[in-house]
Amino acid sequence: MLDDTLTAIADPTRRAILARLATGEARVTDVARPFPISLNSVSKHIRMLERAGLVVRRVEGREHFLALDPRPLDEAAQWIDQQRRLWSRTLNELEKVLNDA
Amino acid sequence: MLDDTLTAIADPTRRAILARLATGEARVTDVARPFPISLNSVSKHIRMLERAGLVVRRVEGREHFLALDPRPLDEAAQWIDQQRRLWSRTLNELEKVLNDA
DNA sequence: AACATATTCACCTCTTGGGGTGAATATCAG
DNA sequence: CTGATATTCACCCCAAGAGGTGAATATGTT
Repeated sequence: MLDDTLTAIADPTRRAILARLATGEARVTDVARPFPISLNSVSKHIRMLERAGLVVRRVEGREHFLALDPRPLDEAAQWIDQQRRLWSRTLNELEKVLNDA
Repeated sequence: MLDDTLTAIADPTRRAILARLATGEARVTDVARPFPISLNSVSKHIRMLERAGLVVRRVEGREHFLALDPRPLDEAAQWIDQQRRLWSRTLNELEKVLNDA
């Protein structure tokens, strides 16, 4: 799941979609409008965000409303913070390498 | 840069390499040893980690010593934390969607 | 029924990631 | 010089991401 989450947020278009949804629920078409790419491409990005669990969908008639689920981000933030703590021990090694270069 | 960082840490092999380097400096061969894949593949993963700025290299004779640079993680952590704060406003919308499903 | 809207499905292309192998390069040890 | 070690380079293959177009499906409107 971490893999899917990190892959999902690694793409700038998908990060922009998430930022848009942070302003509130929106339909697929609404999400797609600002982008210079086709509706279809946006639909595929949304599917990847759903696979990562970052976006949930509520179907109402022919309209699909999208909302954010922040929970998968917790795992990602946890991994990053843990690594940052572990790596601080090795900063002297980093400096050795940087000085050499 | 954020793209490269997130792409780099989205792969489990690369996360394992980073975890290995968190225990201290190591040569390419040392890093590669535990993995069931070829030395060449590990070398390519390391190149991606270098492109993301997460790993720096110090060449000493024929040996290449690798060390971590945690700084790119700061930007990633910052983006995630910011989004988590922004998204908390929309949690009621999420519940609406979840209840519907 | 007829038409428009919202979204996806099915296919195509191009690029990139992840894996492999074998050769090249550079360095170290006899 | 010879041989072993460390790493990369130059290819190959396959899967997946990112983009496109056109058709299909489902729903709403008149």
